[in-house]
Amino acid sequence: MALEHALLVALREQPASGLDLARRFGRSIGFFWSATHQQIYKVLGRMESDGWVEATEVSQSGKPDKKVYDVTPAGRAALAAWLAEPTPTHALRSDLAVKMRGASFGDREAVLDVVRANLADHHVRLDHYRQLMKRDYPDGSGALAGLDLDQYLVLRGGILTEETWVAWLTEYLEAHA
Amino acid sequence: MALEHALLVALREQPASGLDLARRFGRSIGFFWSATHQQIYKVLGRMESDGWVEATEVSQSGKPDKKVYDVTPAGRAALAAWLAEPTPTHALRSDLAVKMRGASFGDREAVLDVVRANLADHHVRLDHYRQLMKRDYPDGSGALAGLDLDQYLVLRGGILTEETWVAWLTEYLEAHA
DNA sequence: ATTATCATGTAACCAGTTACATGATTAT
DNA sequence: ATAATCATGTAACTGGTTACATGATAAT
Repeated sequence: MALEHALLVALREQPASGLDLARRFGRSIGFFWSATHQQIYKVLGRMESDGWVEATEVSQSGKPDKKVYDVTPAGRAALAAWLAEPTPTHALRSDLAVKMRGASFGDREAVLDVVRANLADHHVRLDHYRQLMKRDYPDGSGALAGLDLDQYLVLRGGILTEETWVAWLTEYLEAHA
Repeated sequence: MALEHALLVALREQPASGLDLARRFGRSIGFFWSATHQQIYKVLGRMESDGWVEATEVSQSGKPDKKVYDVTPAGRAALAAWLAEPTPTHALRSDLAVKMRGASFGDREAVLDVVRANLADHHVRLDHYRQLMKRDYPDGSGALAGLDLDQYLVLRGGILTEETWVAWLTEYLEAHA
């Protein structure tokens, strides 16, 4: 499991409430890791029991109170230990790849439509990432270091990944044109 | 859920027993979809109850009997229906990406070692896929069509994916050199 | 009052993993 | 007999999803 650790990274970057985290996971961080607010609340609760994070009630003007979580020293230690662990390489698990491979067992034109829809979606994501890149790193990786550099490089990974999807699905569609 | 459908595709390509499937999922198909034999048996049982597949006892010389599964007309219909469904685009969910982003909250050199280990693994996979490509499609996509073409294109996707991992991790390591 | 949004959760379920169990067959 | 391999499973658990619940605050 790694949602715990993804949350620790997010909270070290910036303390936040459960809903804040859910929103962030729907944006920058979440392009590489997704989580619903339900799952986040559940895991935050466990992490609080384990002493990895602690919550502070914060009153807001015009909105209900929220519980802002921050990482404790124990949480920092847990994160540091996890970061140093080896991570097994996971197989890419893609419904779409299964459909592409099995297209001859159904209506091929329907599968091509599914692929076209996914291609359009990956184009949108790629454009979005490129805009983020332009907005947040107009000078490239130039003078970046530490967390800034790491955030830049992970965004680079997102762009490379989306470019690959676009290239692959385009190749598939052209081969079946 | 899609293991059901991945199994249907695999069984339409070639009827097989649970263990046969587990072995295939550890090889060609499994580079894009993984499953253990336990999970496969469980799902095959459910699929048999649902009338999607049927088993035939096959006696082997020198080995225990096995149950070879084949897809029923109902299973074919279920597969065709699933193939035509849209598939949501899933966020890439990668422990390694989280570690790369969070490296400044731990021992950076340790994280770089983790990245190096993963890079080596992706090199191995890439070499393996390229050998498969050379062995099974020495003439490129030339005269391929139908299932053959789809299998080729999915292997192409595996190669593109691994090339992307290699490029990304290399870029990360160089940026931190 | 009603609706919309913000915020935090609970409950039931589902897919997949890990650990363990069982029996057949073959080789030593 | 013993060990190795082939083959099929069960049980307990974990992580994640989906559906639903509850209350605060603001705008109309």
